[in-house]
Amino acid sequence: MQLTLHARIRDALRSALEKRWQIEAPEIVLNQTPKLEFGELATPLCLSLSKALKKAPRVIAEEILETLKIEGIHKMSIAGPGYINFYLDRATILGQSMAEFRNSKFEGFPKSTGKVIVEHTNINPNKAAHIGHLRNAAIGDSFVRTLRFSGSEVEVQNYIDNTGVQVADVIVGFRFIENHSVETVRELINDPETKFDYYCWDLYAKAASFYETQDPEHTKRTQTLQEIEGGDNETAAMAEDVAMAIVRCHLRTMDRINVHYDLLPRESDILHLKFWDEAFSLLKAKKAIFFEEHGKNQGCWVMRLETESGTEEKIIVRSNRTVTYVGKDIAYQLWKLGLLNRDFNYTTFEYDSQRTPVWATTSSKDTLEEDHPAFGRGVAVYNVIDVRQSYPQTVVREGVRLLGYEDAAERSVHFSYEMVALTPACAAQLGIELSDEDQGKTYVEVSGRKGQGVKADDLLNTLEDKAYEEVRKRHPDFDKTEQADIAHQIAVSALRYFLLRFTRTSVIAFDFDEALSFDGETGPYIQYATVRAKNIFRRMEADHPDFSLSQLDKILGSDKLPGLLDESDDLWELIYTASRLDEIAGQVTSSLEPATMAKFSFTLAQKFNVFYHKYRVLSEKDRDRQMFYLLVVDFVRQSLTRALDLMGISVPDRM
RNA sequence: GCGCCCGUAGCUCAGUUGGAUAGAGCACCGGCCUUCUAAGCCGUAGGUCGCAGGUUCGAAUCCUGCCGGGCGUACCA
Repeated sequence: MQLTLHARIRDALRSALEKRWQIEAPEIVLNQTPKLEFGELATPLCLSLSKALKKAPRVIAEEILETLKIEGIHKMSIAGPGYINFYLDRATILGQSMAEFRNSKFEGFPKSTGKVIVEHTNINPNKAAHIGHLRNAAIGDSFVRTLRFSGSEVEVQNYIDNTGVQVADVIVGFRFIENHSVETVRELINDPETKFDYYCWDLYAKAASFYETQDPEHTKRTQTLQEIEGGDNETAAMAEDVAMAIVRCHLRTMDRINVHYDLLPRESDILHLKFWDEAFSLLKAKKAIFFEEHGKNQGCWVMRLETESGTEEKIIVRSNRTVTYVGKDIAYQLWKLGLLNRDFNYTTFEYDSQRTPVWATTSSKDTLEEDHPAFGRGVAVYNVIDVRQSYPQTVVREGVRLLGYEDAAERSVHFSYEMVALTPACAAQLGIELSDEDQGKTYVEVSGRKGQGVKADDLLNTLEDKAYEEVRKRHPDFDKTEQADIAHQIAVSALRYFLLRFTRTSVIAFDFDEALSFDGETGPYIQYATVRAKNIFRRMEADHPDFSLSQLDKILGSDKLPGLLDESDDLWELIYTASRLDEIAGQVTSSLEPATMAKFSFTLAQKFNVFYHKYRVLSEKDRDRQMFYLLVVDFVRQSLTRALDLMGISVPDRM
C-alpha cells in the first residue's frame, strides 16, 4: 500500500510547488518518522528548498500546507526546523492495504517493460555445491521472487560451464589418476551408494595435487580441455556425462531450499551452435578485440580496456586458439540481450519437485524439442555473481558496449555480493590446517581446489537433524512425516534467512553456531511468529464453529474501526509496519539488496510477538474489539507470509 | 603500485541512499509459563560510529588525506 501513498504525496507536493512558485521539485524524499507522534511519514523538502526560495523552511512549509490535500492523509503538520509531517488516515490505509493483500494486487510498482533475465547459481559442474553457492542461490532466488512480486516477467537462467578448466580437472582425475573409462564413470554415476558430487569434490582436490607433483606444466589439462571443446571423442563424452550428473546433484540440492530455474544454458552449446563464432566475427569486425603480434600476450586475441592507470589487456582467445570463459560469456550475454542472430535448441532436462520443467540448451538433433518457451531476448539482464568476478564482468559488459550496444551494456548488471568465508574456529572444526597468521583473522577464505569448505547438503542435513530433534521434543505426538516436514521447513528458513540477513557487500564469516541457531534474529523466529498468528485462527475456528475470516469484513467496513485504530497506537504501528511490504519490495529491487526484506520481516515478527504477549485475542470479551484484533492478526499474518515467501521460506501450520 | 569493498556495543551485524534521541541479535546479569505454543516476552548493562580535516541548516552516511583488514589486478572463473 505504501508505494501508492508515497506516489500520491510526492505528486501533491510537486504540483503544489509548481503552482505556488513555478518550480520543479527535485527528488522528494520521504522518511519514516522516529516516533508516531510525528505522524508516519515526513519530508525534509522545505529544508532543502529554503536556499533557492530565499525563505525560512517553516514559512515554505506553511505556504505549501495551505492548499495541500492528499487522499489517505488526515493531518499534516510542520515540525522541528521545517519538516512536513504526514499523519495517515488509519482506517483508509488498513482498508486499502487489506484489499491489496486479498486480491494479490499491489498497484504501486512501476509498469513492467518486458522480460528480465536473472542468471544465478552458475556452479562449476565438477563438484558438490558449497555454502558460497548457497548464498548466490539464496540472493538470486529471492531477487527473482521479489521482481515477480513487483509485476516483472522474469526468466531464471543457471549457466552451466561444462567445457571449462574445472570440469577438465575432474576428467583428468578420472582418466589419469583413477584410470576410469567412460563406462566405469557411468557406473559410478548410476551407483545409488555413491554421492557423485561428493566423490568429485575429493577427486578435484586430488587432481590439484596431481598437477603439483606429476604434471606441473598442466599438459594433461590442456590436452583434456582441447578434447572437450573439440567434441566427438571419449574425453568429451565423459565430460558431458560427469558435468550433467553433477548438474543434477546441484539441482536437487537447490530444490531442497526452494530454488528453481527456467533454463540451463550450456557452454558447450555456445560453442557447438557457433554462438562464439558469430560473436568472434562481430568483435573482430567492430575492432573490439585485437590480435596481439608481440609481447607477453603474443598470439592471443585481446580486448583493450582503458583504465585510469593506462591500457590493460584482457585475453579473449588464448594463443592455443581456445576461447576463455570471458569470451564465451560475451557471446552468452549478447544472446541474453537478443543481440545475436542465433538461438539454442532446447530440451526438457528434468522436472523439479514442483513438477515444473527445467529446460536446458542442447546441440543434439535427437533430443531437441520444437515446442518450447521463448528464451532469451531480455530487456535487462542481472548476473548474480560474487564480487571477485567484477573484473571479468566489466570485460563482458565492455564487450557489449564496444559492439555499439550502449543501452544494452547499461542494462547488463553485475549483481555482485561478497563471499562466504569461514571463521578460524569453524575452519578448525572442519579439520582445515591454518597458518598462525590465519588464526588471528576474523575470517579465512577456503580453497575449493584443496577440497576445503562446507558442503551445502552437509549443512542442510545438519540443520534438518537439529530441527527434527527440536520438533520431536516439542511435539512427540505428531506423526513422523509431519515432524520431518516441519523440520525441513525450519532448516530451510534458518539457512535462507542466515544467508540473506547480511547486506551483500558484507563478507559472511561462516560459523556453525550462528547458522544453526533457531533463536533471536533467525528464520525460525519469524516462522514461529507467523505460526502463532495462524494458531489464533485455528483455535478461533475450533471454539466458534460459526466463525469465518469473512466476518472480519464487517469490522473492516464498520464505523467503529477508526475509533479502535486511533485509540491504540501500538496496534496501529504493527499494522503500519505490515503495510510496508510493497515499499520494502521496491527497495529490494531498486537497490539490489534482499537483506532489506530479511530485516523487515524480522522487525515485523518482533512487533507481532510483542502484541501477542500483550493482548489476548481469544479471551477478549468485547466482540467488536475481538474482531478488530483478529483483523490485525490476519493482516500481519498475510504480510509475514508473503515476506517470507519472497525469501523462499514457507510457514508450517504448527511448529 | 592501481582498482573495488569493509571498519558502528565484548562478538556478529542493521542503519530507510544527507534528516529528528545511532538500533537489533548473540553473550552476560535479573525477572515472566495452571491465561491464544517460552523457537517467546520484559528489564539492566554495553558507543570517541577507525583517525584527522572539509562540504551545510544538518554527517555513521558525501569529499580529501591517513591507519587497519579483505578481494581483485591469470593464456582460472
